[in-house]
Amino acid sequence: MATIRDVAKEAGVSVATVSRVLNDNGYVGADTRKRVMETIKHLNYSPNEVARSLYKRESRLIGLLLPDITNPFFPQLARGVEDEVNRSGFRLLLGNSDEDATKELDYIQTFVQNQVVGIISATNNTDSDNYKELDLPVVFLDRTPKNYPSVFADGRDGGRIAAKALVERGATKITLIKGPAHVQPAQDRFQGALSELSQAAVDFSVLSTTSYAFEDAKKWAEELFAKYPDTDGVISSNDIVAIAILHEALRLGRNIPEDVQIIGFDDIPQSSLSYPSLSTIRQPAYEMGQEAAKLLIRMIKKEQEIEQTIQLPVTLVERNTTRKVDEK
Amino acid sequence: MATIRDVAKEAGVSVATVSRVLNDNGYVGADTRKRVMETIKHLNYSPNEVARSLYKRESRLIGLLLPDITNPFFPQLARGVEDEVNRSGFRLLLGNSDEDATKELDYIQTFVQNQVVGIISATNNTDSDNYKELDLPVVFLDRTPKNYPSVFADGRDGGRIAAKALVERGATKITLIKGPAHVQPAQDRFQGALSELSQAAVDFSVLSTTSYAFEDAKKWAEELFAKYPDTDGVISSNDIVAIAILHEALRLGRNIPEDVQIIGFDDIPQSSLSYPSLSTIRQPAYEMGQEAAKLLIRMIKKEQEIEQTIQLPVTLVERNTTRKVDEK
DNA sequence: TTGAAAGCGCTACCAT
DNA sequence: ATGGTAGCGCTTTCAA
Repeated sequence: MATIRDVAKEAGVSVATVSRVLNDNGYVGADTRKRVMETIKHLNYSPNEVARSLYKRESRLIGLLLPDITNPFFPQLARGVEDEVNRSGFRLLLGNSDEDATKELDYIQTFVQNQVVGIISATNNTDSDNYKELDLPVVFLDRTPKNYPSVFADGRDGGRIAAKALVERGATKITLIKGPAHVQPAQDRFQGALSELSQAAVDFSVLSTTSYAFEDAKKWAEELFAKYPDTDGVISSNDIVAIAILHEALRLGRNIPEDVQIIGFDDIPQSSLSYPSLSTIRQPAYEMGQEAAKLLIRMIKKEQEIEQTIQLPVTLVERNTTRKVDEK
Repeated sequence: MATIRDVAKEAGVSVATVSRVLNDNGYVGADTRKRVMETIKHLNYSPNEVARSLYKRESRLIGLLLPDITNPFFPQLARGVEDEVNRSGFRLLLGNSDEDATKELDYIQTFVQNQVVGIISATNNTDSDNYKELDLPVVFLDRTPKNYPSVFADGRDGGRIAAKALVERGATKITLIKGPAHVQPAQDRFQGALSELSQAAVDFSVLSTTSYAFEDAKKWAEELFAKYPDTDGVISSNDIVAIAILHEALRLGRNIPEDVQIIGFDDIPQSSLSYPSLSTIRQPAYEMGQEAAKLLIRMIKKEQEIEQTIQLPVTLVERNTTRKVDEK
């Protein structure tokens, strides 16, 4: 690999000059600049980021911490983050924490050791103490810790919308799925739906679940119909579980949406591919990722008057697991 | 952030000594070592990876390049890679190329600039010239360029197995979906199935598609039944398209698997959640990621006699979109 | 067994 | 407008 010195020597200038044209600052004569540029191209030189980072005491990397990229909601967040940080010349150091505090800490340490300029974290860790000591900008994504910049969707509202939609569409024996206790957004949705249902003239039950994982989704679905066989409306904790419930209902011979209506949460890509296609509360995952990245970059640039908390709206996506409003 | 000099000063030794205990090499007196260790803990010191990388001329980062993490097959590969490289103390610099040659090159440059120790690439770029100049170990994943180390599943065999399975189960008018032309594994599957079908006593048609994307899957499904309404067996190019086909068939009132049998490819997590659950050719994605990481690490360590090409077997996962063999 | 010092490739300051 | 050079934090000779 060619270094800045090779370029300097070949172009017959000092390394300082090469550095100046590289970074486009300081005075450089037009012809000198041209000569240097040509040499750079000729030697196929590209500057060593590591040396640069060492001197600057910060890299052009941003750390992104996710619970698990295998859950289809997170790749969308990640893409939003990636595309947005790339626009500003940053790259992503990625880690999956698996909800494991040790892994989370390890990654945070890695981020610091590699002098990232900022961190975006979407883990569900209860305590944010891990981030307290950091003198780096940190943005939480899909989480809402107090006193930290964060980007998230309005889960409570989502829960309310889902509940209201089901009630409006004539469901009378609703089952509300309560997501994992340690996942804050899941609890927000739950609370939102709960408050709405409490005020409505319907019977409802709550089914508590402890995971979002694919492998477990079927289990919750079976449990649901075993415990509450006469349910005619389900508000799921997320789309994966909703799809499992949908198909379990079909398996049991229920008609959808005539016998049972189902609403999911997230609007992951495969939701529109289910049969019947899933009605759901859409979180704008990609946009959330983008917003988190934008916010972080603003913090990195030390811009003033930064909006510290960005809440994005959720929307009801009416597909075919709910009845049309007039059909009630 | 404390530096090695802070530690040295506080412990009353030279930086060289601190470095020795850090890296566990060279002679260090037992008591000196102990004192240094204590100081490290006391100052909460953790070494600056950037400085280390600069001197060593290599980091502890590995570059992973994917086409698109939003496609559920790739997160699984990525997790396999991540978990395995973590075991050896490496971290992941991640990039999505979106099948865009410029993005791919940009990421490769980033990898080089950050002095990664190796690269794992799962992009579908036709020419591997981008990698030719690199004097870094590179492993291709889910791709099979000639003369490069690579890890992939046996797509041809998968195609054959799928075709054979459908024929054995009594399908007589099979439609074979041909995946995007630039995706080599898709062509392997196609060729495998094609060769099997050519030798069997069945009618079959080929439907050419140009993408794997969620948004397009529905389109292919509709096209399929428009062009070949009397199809009684479908060999899909991947699970996403298969699920779309499955649900389109249901929408059209077909019985599955009585009227139409469907086989997918990949076995992504949501395939077991479809209704009826999808029969498919399973690629061991997570293991593929692991194997690629293991192979790369062996190359990094310059181990001798390295198996350059690792082909993993695919398996038929019989679920409910194919008939039981005896029912034919 | 330990320390001094060179040097990894770059940026930025201070000269000229 | 350009060059010389210190120094970012670390590892690794070489000497002691």
